[in-house]
Amino acid sequence: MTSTPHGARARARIEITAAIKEEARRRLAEQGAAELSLRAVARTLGMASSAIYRYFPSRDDLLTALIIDAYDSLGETAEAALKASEGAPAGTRWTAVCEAIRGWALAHPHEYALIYGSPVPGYAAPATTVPAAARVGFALIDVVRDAHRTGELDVAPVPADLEPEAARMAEDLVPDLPPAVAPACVAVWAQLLGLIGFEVFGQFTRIVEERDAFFRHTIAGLARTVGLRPADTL
Amino acid sequence: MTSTPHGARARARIEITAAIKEEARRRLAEQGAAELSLRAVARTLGMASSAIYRYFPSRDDLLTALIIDAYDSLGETAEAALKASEGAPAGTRWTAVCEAIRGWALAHPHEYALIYGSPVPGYAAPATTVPAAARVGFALIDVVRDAHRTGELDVAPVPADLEPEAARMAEDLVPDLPPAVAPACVAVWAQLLGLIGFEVFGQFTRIVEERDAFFRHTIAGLARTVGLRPADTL
DNA sequence: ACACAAACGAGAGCACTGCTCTTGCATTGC
DNA sequence: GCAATGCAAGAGCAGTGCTCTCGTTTGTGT
Repeated sequence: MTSTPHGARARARIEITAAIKEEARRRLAEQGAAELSLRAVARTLGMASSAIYRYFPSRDDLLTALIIDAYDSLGETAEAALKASEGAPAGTRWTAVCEAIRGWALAHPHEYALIYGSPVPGYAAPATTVPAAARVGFALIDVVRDAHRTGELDVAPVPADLEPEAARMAEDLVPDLPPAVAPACVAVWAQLLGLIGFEVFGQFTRIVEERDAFFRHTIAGLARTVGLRPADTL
Repeated sequence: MTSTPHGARARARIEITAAIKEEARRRLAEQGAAELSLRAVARTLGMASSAIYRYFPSRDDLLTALIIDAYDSLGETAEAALKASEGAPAGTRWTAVCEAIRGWALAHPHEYALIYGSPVPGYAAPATTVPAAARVGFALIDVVRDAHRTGELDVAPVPADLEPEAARMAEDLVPDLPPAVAPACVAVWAQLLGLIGFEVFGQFTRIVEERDAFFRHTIAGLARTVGLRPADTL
């Protein structure tokens, strides 16, 4: 009954697992998920390709691990921005969190593609990824929640046919807020990530040049959509 | 100097090229771009794999052809909805075009992933795709332009630091409209496609159930963002 | 302390991929 | 009619994910 279940063997196991993940992450960041080859990882790690399967039963399992890491990395970034802006007016915090998310996406385009791009075909994200994936969304929701607490939130009503759905959403996402904010939060979350995705995936080439200014202006609009009064609107 | 440059040979060539594209499109629609194998296409077409390279110099070139087709198919759908709603109030037309785009995306998820998902790594969309890609955007812009003509458009001002960029964008996109609408159009375009992407890629699983109602409500918000008064807001 | 079982690494091998090269046949233009 | 060109087929190369087998190492129960 040692603290580590099986001693030295297990130690090596988690070390090697980490090394594989690290090397895989490096290659992912440089070349993207489709170029990620188990054999190449094994090669630079000096092990036989078949040995990798002792640690990850398939390529998809490795990818899943990387997906969770990416979600967590992004979520952490958003949460850090949230924390750093504590006490600031809601509009300012909104901007801070959004820009943090965008910054992470631009710095890690392949990771962003892995989690928000087209899903690898035939690959269904296992439930393990859900909590990690939710972190970004909850960081955004926290801004809204705080704004509600300080009276900085204008809740727009929801059409009648959406009311039951709004109530259902709110139960899971924002049980302490008026249900009408739930659909707005989800919509803005999707639109924000979609907007960032367009930039990361090069859809703005030859269309938007001043990306920073454009983004700031656009997320101010998104802030209004959730009911926040943006910080620096002229 | 015949109308067809070389007679029967050329006829066969364009026929075979079309057959390859058609079979590839079928496989793309069923399994997605990553599963699309030249060899498999050749096999079901009863030809040697090497023969395909007479028609498409590489897999990427085949994909490019499919990308253009997908853009055109989507653009056509949007334009059809635009035309079908001619004369209706701008808010109604907006809804019609947006729902047409969403409908196409849900019916052709793999094609949608091909054009709006993560770009195939190492693959830079050639300039050939640009005009086809622009059609959807211009369909949306047409609604806005028409609303402006009939006085149904409220143009929100743009912050000072975005004014030059707005002017530059407007020159290419909406030379006949006030420059301030250009960034709004682009932003809404990106957000709409991003929203649809989230739904297509399964990001709404266990979060949004009543997708139709949610979408209608959300695009009404987008309409307001561009300055339209949505048709059916309660 | 010893034996047994589980975990492990390496290698060979299968089926598949994109792509190239060579060879031989058919069609075309002169 | 003949040379030139377009084309299809096959073999082959380098690479992939993944499986199976075969010794070896490691941990554990008696």
